[in-house]
Amino acid sequence: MQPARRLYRRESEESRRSALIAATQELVAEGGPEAATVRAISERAGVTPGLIRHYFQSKDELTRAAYRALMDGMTAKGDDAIEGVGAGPEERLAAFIAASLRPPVLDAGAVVLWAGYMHKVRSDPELMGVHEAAYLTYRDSLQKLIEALPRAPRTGQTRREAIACNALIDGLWVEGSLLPSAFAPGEIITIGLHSIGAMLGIDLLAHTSMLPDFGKMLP
Amino acid sequence: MQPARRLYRRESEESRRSALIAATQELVAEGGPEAATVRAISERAGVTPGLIRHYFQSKDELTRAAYRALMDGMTAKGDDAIEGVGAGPEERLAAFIAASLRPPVLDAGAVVLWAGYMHKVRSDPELMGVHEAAYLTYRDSLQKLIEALPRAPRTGQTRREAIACNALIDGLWVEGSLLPSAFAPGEIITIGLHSIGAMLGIDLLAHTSMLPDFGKMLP
DNA sequence: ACGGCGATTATACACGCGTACAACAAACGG
DNA sequence: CCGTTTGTTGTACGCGTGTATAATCGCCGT
Repeated sequence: MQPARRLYRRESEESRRSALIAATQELVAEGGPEAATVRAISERAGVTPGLIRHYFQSKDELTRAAYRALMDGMTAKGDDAIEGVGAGPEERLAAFIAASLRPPVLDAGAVVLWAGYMHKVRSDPELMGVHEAAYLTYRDSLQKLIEALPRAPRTGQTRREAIACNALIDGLWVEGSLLPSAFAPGEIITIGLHSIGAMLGIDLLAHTSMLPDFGKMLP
Repeated sequence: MQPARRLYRRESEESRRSALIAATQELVAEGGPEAATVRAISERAGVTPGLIRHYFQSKDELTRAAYRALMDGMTAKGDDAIEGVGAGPEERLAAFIAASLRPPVLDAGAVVLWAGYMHKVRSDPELMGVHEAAYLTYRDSLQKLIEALPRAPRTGQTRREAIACNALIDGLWVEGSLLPSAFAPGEIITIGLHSIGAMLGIDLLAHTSMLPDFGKMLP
């Protein structure tokens, strides 16, 4: 009597690929890049290791796909947030910022995942392209929101403002995710809105009616 | 005839440890954590693999030492910069900021190194302590520099300002290191000084005489 | 109902990893 | 100049890795 061969269901290519990508992301987020072995990934995705090479030419290609999915997902979150919010420029900018500074974007797993891929981004031109595109897309959304503000426009100013806002959001994202105990609940969002408001010369905290708890934490 | 045994010199414990730590940092910066194998580290340090376990109880302990050295070195750079600069509060703050936004701190290798250790920081309480201490030390230096500014002090305000300045510096540090081609030379420093000045309500770019080329790039 | 395609599994392989340990030799005291 | 100490080397081991490939069986067209 042979040990029974494992039962399985055939599934669509898209379903398998996304399951493998999700499993990869989870494992990297939890235990770093070294935890995402083909055996661990396939186990979490509910398949056997060999299947990975059936859908991806190599583990490296799965890695690239997972990074692409991560970056696409994160930039999409910001754009989602300004759908279904009022037309006021300040309100839209505030919603965009807040979306990047709360879960699921503000999340230790997401930061670890992002960081875990960093050296591959530097060494792999394709991933570098993905990174650059995601960064510039996000920054461009920010710049458009800034340009919509009711202010006297200054030439070349909004580019630098967008870079600075982006940097501030990124920094708060990393620190808030990595050291959550160092901040009060909602403090990261409040600081982000207050600081960006100060940089742009407007009061963003006055336009946060769509946020439940924040906006009343500063004197 | 035996293959000749490798010649060697005995060296001090400190010299060996620092060589191994430096080799580890270089390799992680160049090729990510997975490139820092005991064999590669020992080769770069000019010794054989076995010696690592003579100076460090395990490879993990060497990893921890390398991370500790990285964080110590980076926080020290900021404090170095305000030595040997004038007593003016704005000038000191500007020097501190600029030091973090130019090489060797602003450096792709440094960012990759920092990112490569991130997941270990989350899972290892000792490394988490190192990270937290370095972060709070840096932020505290920043807060003291802010408090020295000639402004009407507002209660609880400087803490939030220090958090925001820290985040902005961190964000610019990551983006400037990872995507250097996306910025003009010195632009990162200029944006940092300009934005932090705006957040704090002072003109930092007017106090950059100690910086050779910057300060004249904004309209 | 059944034949064949191919998605999925199972097994094997070569390699590099961190670790352990015994042998060796460089430096130092007497 | 020799004996001791111990920093340093060399080798071996077990394990987990990514990959390759043959065997299997779920599913779809007819």
